[in-house]
Amino acid sequence: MDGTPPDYECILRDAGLRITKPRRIILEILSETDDHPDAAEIFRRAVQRDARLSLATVYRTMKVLEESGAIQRHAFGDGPARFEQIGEDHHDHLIDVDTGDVIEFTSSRIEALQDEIAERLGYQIVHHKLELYGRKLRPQPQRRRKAKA
Amino acid sequence: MDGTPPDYECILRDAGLRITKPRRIILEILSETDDHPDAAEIFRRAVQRDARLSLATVYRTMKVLEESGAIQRHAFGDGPARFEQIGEDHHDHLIDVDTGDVIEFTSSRIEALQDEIAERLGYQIVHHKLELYGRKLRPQPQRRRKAKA
DNA sequence: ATGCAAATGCAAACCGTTTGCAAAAACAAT
DNA sequence: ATTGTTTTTGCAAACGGTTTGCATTTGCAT
Repeated sequence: MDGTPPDYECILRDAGLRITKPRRIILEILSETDDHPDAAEIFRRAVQRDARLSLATVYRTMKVLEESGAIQRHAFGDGPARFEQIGEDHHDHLIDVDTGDVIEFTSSRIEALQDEIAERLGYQIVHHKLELYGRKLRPQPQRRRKAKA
Repeated sequence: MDGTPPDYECILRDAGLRITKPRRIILEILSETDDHPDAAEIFRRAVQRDARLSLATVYRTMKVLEESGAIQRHAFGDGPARFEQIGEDHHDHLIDVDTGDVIEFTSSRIEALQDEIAERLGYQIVHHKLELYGRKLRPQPQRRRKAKA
């Protein structure tokens, strides 16, 4: 499409995987979004770019990408797995219990505490999951009370 | 943990549920264990006490107990849901990635940080999930290196 | 082009969990 | 205890998300 070489191809190549149309499409989708789509959603978006792509391929690709460290799988609440590409930054998630929206955040202080705790228990952390499930608190109680309930 | 009469009956009564044999058995099992069994495991243990109990009942009971706030459901990693009865203390979990063992811990400092972060993002925490996935670090590297094997 | 391994699509299998339904059990009233 | 009413149960079938067997297509090195 353009001139700049996209690096999802590198991702695949580095993982010793073949560069196929389905994989390219899926990686494109992942790199274009900043939300956390599940397999069905990725499939929906992917089919628009190549109608004969299958859900099974989405799942297979997600697995393979996860194993090669290109993406991360999440299991928020109980629903289907949701995915995001991995950036340099590690972050945790705040999930809006009402809307399902996901807000990313980081806290090096929490990370540090985690390491400390694990070590104290005789463990080394492989990975961790911190999810805050919250509800929007009504905007600024310090505003003038006139402005509608 | 003590000698006082078990109050699983109260739990049911308080929740407006009927006291049935299956429910009593399941609550017994839950209150006797300190691990985090999944539905199948609870079923296995329950069948030994009443052979005609069904897995569906286990699931239904777990749901009902969760809704009434008597137990808590966890989804460690990707496997089946695992349950534990709710005590007064809130705690988080460190999961041994090799064995599946679960170690409970608490950290008020982390809790405080979580509240702080959520508030900064304009949210109020409804609940949260902190799971550390770790591997046992080989015991005390500061011992004499002679031992081994 | 050619050949071979890897990847795909399809449909069927899978696993944990839920559900419809008729039979059984709990509780309340007698 | 005997009812009557409602909840709960067991079974088996359905479910939703995910995986898999297999024949076909594709990528890619030759």
